[in-house]
Amino acid sequence: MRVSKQCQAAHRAEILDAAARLFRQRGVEAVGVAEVMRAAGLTHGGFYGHYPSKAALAASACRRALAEGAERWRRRAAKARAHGRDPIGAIVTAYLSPEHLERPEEGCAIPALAAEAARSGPPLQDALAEGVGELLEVLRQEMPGAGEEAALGLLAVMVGGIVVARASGDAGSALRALSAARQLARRAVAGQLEETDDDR
Amino acid sequence: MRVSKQCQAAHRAEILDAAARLFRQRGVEAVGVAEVMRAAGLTHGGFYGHYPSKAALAASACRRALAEGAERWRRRAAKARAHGRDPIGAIVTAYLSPEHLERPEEGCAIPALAAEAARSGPPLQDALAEGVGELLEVLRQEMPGAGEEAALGLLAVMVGGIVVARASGDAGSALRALSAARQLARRAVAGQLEETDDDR
DNA sequence: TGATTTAGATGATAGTCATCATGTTTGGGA
DNA sequence: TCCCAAACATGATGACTATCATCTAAATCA
Repeated sequence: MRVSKQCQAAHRAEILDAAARLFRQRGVEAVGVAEVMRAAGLTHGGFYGHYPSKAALAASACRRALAEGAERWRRRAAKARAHGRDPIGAIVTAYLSPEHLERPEEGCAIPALAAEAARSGPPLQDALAEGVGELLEVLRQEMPGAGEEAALGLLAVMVGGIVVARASGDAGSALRALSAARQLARRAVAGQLEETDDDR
Repeated sequence: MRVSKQCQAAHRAEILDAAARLFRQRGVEAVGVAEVMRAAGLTHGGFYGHYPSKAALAASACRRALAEGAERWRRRAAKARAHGRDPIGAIVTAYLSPEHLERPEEGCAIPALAAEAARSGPPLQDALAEGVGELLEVLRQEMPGAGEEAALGLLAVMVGGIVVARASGDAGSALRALSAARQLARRAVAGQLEETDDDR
């Protein structure tokens, strides 16, 4: 059954979305091509008409997840600024939140996929590196007067906070880890500006 | 061919060592039981005489890797203290080093296995959580006057620093990420001595 | 020393996976 | 309106996996 051009484009988008969600939730290796296609409402056969390989899909999905994350950060920062609140604080609070903890499938791809990407081939590795650069760029733009180092340090606590919290076992320990990471993140930003007291 | 009791114990240790290395290097899912056994100098058949399942091996290997890491931290701290240097600084410098970056198979299991453990069953999850607790305990003991929160924040930058550096693509970016994480880690420790100003 | 036990080797089984071959239907150009 | 290319479905293939069954030879015990 052939399908209209727009329908095909919609299918491709659904495949990418499903892959971005499933890969973040369960890892690239643990999710089969057939399952991604099923989640997109199709069968496994049509896959290779859209992507040349599973690795290529993984790279595209990773890129998409990170670009979406960067866009979300930008929106959040703009909104906070419009309300007279600290844009970086808004990004950090949302990132190091219990919601982010519990929803890896909608969350940042770095804690979810970095370990796997580091061991995988160039396609996924490059996609991740590019996305990290994009996120860093957003942080830097929202940290006036701060260098790349400050943004990198901040990103490290944010990512590490999620990773450690997810590794902490029970919910209480996880929340403590999140809170500690938020505290240190605040200091990372404040130290950069020399005396800034922020909060919501 | 039967084998002496001590030889069997040695084999079990070799299996555990090989698993701890391979799982950190390439991930639990990507490494088969047969490959672990081959790395231990045995064939796949004997495996189930040592461990009831691959999941059980993964949990044991994770526990072992983290316990070894904690022991290394303690030794490093003791040595630094003996030389009149900062124990925490010694731990952080070694952790956020290019050597650690490039040798995941000998490095900390948190950046290597946390994502996979979070999606896997209780055996691996619990092993990781326990190991995280052990590492935190070491940090806390070496941070006089600091609470659990300070140790958690420090662990988050350390882990995040490695994850972000490994995700950064080229070597230059990775080294910058490490350096930025070291800087923030220093602040996390130093800030603990003076009064922390914010909360809620 | 001889019998018994057993660690590990060899080989089999059932399942999953990425990828490919082919069939079916239909959008879109004529 | 008719035809063909192409998008997706169905089904196959070969490789790989965890786990199990069986065999063998050596360690241990009497």
